[in-house]
Amino acid sequence: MDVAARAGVSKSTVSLVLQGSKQVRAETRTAVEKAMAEIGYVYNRAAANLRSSSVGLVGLVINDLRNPFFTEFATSLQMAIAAEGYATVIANSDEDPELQAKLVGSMIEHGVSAMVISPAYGAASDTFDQLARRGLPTLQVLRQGDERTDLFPFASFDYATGSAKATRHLLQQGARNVAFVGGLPGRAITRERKSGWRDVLKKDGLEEVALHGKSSRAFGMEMAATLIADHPEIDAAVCFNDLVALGLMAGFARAGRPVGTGFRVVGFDDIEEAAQSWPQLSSVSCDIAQFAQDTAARLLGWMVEGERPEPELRMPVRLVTRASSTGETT
Amino acid sequence: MDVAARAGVSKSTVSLVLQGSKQVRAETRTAVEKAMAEIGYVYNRAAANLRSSSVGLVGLVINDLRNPFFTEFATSLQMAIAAEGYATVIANSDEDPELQAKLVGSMIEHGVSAMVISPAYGAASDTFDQLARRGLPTLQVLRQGDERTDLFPFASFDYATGSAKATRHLLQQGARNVAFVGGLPGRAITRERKSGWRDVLKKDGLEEVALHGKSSRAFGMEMAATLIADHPEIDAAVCFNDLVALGLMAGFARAGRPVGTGFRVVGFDDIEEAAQSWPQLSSVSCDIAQFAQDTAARLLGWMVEGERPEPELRMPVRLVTRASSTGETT
DNA sequence: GGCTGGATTTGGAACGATCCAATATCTATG
DNA sequence: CATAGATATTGGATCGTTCCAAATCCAGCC
Repeated sequence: MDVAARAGVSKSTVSLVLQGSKQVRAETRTAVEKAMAEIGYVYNRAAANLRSSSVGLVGLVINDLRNPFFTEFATSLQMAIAAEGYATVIANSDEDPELQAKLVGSMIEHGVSAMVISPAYGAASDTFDQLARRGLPTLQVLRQGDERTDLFPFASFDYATGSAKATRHLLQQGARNVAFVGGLPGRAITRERKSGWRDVLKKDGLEEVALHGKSSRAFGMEMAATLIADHPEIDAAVCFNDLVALGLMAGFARAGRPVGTGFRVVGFDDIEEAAQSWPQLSSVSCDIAQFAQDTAARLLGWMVEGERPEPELRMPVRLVTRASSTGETT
Repeated sequence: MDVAARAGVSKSTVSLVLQGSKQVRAETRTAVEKAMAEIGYVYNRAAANLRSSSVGLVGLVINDLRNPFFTEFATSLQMAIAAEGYATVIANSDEDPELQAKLVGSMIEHGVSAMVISPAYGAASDTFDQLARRGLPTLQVLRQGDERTDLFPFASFDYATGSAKATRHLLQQGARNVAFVGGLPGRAITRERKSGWRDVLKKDGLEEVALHGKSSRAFGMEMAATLIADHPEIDAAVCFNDLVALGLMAGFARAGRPVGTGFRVVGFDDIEEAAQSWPQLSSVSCDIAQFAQDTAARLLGWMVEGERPEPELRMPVRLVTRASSTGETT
């Protein structure tokens, strides 16, 4: 700490300057700052943390960072949090519960003061137990894990209403048989996204065809072939997410049956690409940027003010209709 | 540090156990581990760093994390680095040099022991100077910044050869006039990706039409309209990246002129989606996962062994031909 | 000039690990 | 059984901040 010597003050004073305390005289502050600049001083956070234990770090663990929906969430959250002076550590668990537990452990060691997690499926008790033990403010977002989900507040979108809207819309457009495509069976989120669709079909006494599987573009493409071959009566689909929907559309295009009027599709998430595909993809829009901001606010409220958020929150969603379901060319 | 007391040893011994030293007796180690488990002890990295100054943290700053190409790189790099026991802090500079400098500063404070950066365009001296001052091993990847680019080793792909291959391929397929679409003018990476295209056209004495702009799907879509209206003679395009190419294809599809034989397209990066679009997109494939692994290896070599990598490295690229340029339906 | 009270500044303990030299404990060997 | 040499363990200093109580400064006032 030559800074102190160089500026002719004590290290305590330097510390005060560092913390931006207004109780140091302006001249003193200037002198210290000058000394710091001259010396090329860099603040050592490790030391500061050691003493004050608060690192200004927030951990974010995402199950699939390659999925644009999550990427968008991660980047938006990071920016919202950065605006409050916190840094974010982003990590990708790649849907692997063990890796997830390790990542969370590493983040705890690094002294994160809060966690946001979109959990991987599978055994998650390791992950959540260590967070609970440390008493870290932790938010589950976008999907609920398979275990210990009750330990921490959860926030997501009102998917059930969304898929109901989508299904009704497809029927109104003239579809007769609406399938559900994508989503791993047994997952809470699949149940939710399916439930609205099922409710509507039940009410109208229609047959339910659901094709479950990985929520990827590739799976959607595959299912296009399956639908054409095995379910010719199906003339519309609500997809688990936009990736599946885009894959499905590509599959139909490849088979020479472009989507729009003959076959109608609605996706989920309204990722950026939905508005730029051909045909443009109708989708249940989840305002993920807004959601990220809310999440940041709730998290900071918990971290700073100690206000634990309500245990469950559902953001409303909005159906955006485009050519893939209306057939209208814009 | 009740662990020491509880296990009946000194704190030094506990420290040795923590570091996995093999010079503690097996029984002692077990005793200590038992004590740690009972007490629910968590390692405090801040304290360790303070003394030993090496955090096991690598910083990664990306100019556009929403771009799937970069997302893929970030996640692959993170995993490669995690395999060596380092944690990665990922941040998105969102193409903003000031934010970038702030992020880098924050990472330095957090004690990262190395940086990987795909720089935002614009004034980058703040960013690089602070890294140089600290003497942090830093790798520039995928694109070169506008300033101080000489300070640190740079690694990327051999784009020039890639675009030459793409252009020759299009001409062989029967195209007569090949445009270049996308890429901000004046950027090093645009120059590179363009140069191969230009060289081939020059050799054949063909006219050069280049449409520059943001490298997004939306821009590609826009340019489809422009090409159709203003450059009817153009019958093929090499695109700056896959996003532009996908947008271009969507734009042509919207105009009722699906891409394949009438108009041929090759993209750049070969992102996952390229193989799943309709028509499937030909692309200059950059093996980004491999690149990420190499980057991790070079970085660790520098961090651990002190071997500074060669100042410039170009990974070879490969042209993957698909329906968007051959017209063949698979 | 002495006093008062607010504004500044300061010394030194603390944070929880690592590191190093020194000490204690084993093990094999003559 | 003594002892060298290897193997295990330990005490205490140390890293660079923050925190707190105490000390110092200074202007204004009687």
